[in-house]
Amino acid sequence: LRKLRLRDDLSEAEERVLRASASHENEVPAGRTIIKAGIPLNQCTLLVEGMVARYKDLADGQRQIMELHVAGDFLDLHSFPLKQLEHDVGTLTPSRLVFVPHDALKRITEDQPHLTRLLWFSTLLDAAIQRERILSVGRRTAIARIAHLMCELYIRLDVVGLAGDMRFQLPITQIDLADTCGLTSVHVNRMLKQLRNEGLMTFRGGEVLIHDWEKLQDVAEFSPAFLHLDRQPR
Amino acid sequence: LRKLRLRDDLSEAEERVLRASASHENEVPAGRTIIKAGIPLNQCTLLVEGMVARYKDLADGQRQIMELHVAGDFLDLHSFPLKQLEHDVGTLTPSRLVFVPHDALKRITEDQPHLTRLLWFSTLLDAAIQRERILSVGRRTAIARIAHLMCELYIRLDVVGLAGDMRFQLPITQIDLADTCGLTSVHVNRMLKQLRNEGLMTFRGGEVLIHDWEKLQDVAEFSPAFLHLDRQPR
DNA sequence: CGTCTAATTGAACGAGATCAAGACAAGTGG
DNA sequence: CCACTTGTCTTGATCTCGTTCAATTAGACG
Repeated sequence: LRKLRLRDDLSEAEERVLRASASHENEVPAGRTIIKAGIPLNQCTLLVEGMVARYKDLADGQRQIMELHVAGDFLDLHSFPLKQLEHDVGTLTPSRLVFVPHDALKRITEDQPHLTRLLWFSTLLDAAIQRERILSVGRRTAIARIAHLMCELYIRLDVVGLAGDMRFQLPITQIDLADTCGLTSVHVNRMLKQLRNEGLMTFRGGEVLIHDWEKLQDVAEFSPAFLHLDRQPR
Repeated sequence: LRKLRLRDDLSEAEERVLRASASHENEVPAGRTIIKAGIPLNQCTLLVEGMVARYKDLADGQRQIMELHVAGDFLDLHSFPLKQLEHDVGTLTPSRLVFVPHDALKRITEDQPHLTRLLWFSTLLDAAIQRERILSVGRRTAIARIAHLMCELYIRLDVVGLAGDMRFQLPITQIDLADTCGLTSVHVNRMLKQLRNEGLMTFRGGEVLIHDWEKLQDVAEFSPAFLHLDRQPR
């Protein structure tokens, strides 16, 4: 909710409708696939706590993570219009999930046009984040990819109150990081060392410490515009 | 319309509403930026004819194309919920465009829930295509990226009746191709030569000829699942 | 015909991958 | 409480795919 409210007003009635739409809650351990590609879905999943990834695998075992999800993200709101996903979704850490049936969402599209537009917005925010990923893996250097991802996560976690004071929890492996950036874990390790040595940031023990926010942004060529942080009537 | 109708029924009334929403038409020459990042928008653009790209540039002049658009695609339906884009959109060939004001779209979200869901679907189809691009530039080899893009374009153009008989028009440069695949034009040229020599496909004079569809798919590890071609009530 | 951009090819280079091995931490079972 | 997995992190050595640099050819267009 905090994520939506940053971008537009959310009336009390709308908040009530949204809360009423949620059905059961669930806890899932780390490393579990929670949504498989190609399976027809009849509910959407909201991540309440933990860290989750959307990814695809190639035949030779290589994995590419499309997007890292943090608390407050809908993992598969895309499945409401699409009816199924073409990629997998899995937990990177133990997570808590809440489910929203497609029926309830359909009712929202019938009765709540403004709320519908906000949910639509939320799916397109994913798309914008994923486009930035295309730019990263397509054209940025290895060190810039990692720096950029860290800037992105700092802002996104800050929005939901999970970052601040130039630090945040990131309880994932360097392998996950490599799969997100389109690199090998060996090279990620070397680049993290370089970022540490140059005094830009440290990633250790599941925590990120940013030592020089300005320089980190410079290395990454980071601009938060793609996160559409502006508050507007939508 | 043909693109939407493949995925779900579109009633006559809905078709009428959609057609009525369109305002003026426009012709644009090749190589023109038609939408700039960060500019507030109050209309959406539908591509009627030609080829258009969404892209971002880095400071050193490198370009990354996020998605190639073909006739029938909304170029920036994303801008309706987002209100502005975070990337540029430009023509690769001379193109014809039709505009739809955001007001008209807002009215559709108020009165036409089913049509709204179809438009929502259309934006998420872009997102799915873009996710496949992440996988390509992140993990596929150069030759697989090109082969995959060709498979994708063949299917997408076929849907709107612009491909068939294992051939289609692709009036773009090898530079555009390189910017789409996250490669240099020099390397694209070499890989095209290899694809030609191995009897998989030819790209010459703005036309693609596919000589061995099966092998081309194998090289690309292509599966059309990400294009969500299934027809379903949405 | 000149001009401009795109396509093509060769040679040298380099960012990141691959291969390999050791260090370290966290279970897990006896 | 300790031996034994198992998985991640770390570092070094070597390799390779794709880049960079450079030069030539081919087309398109006024």
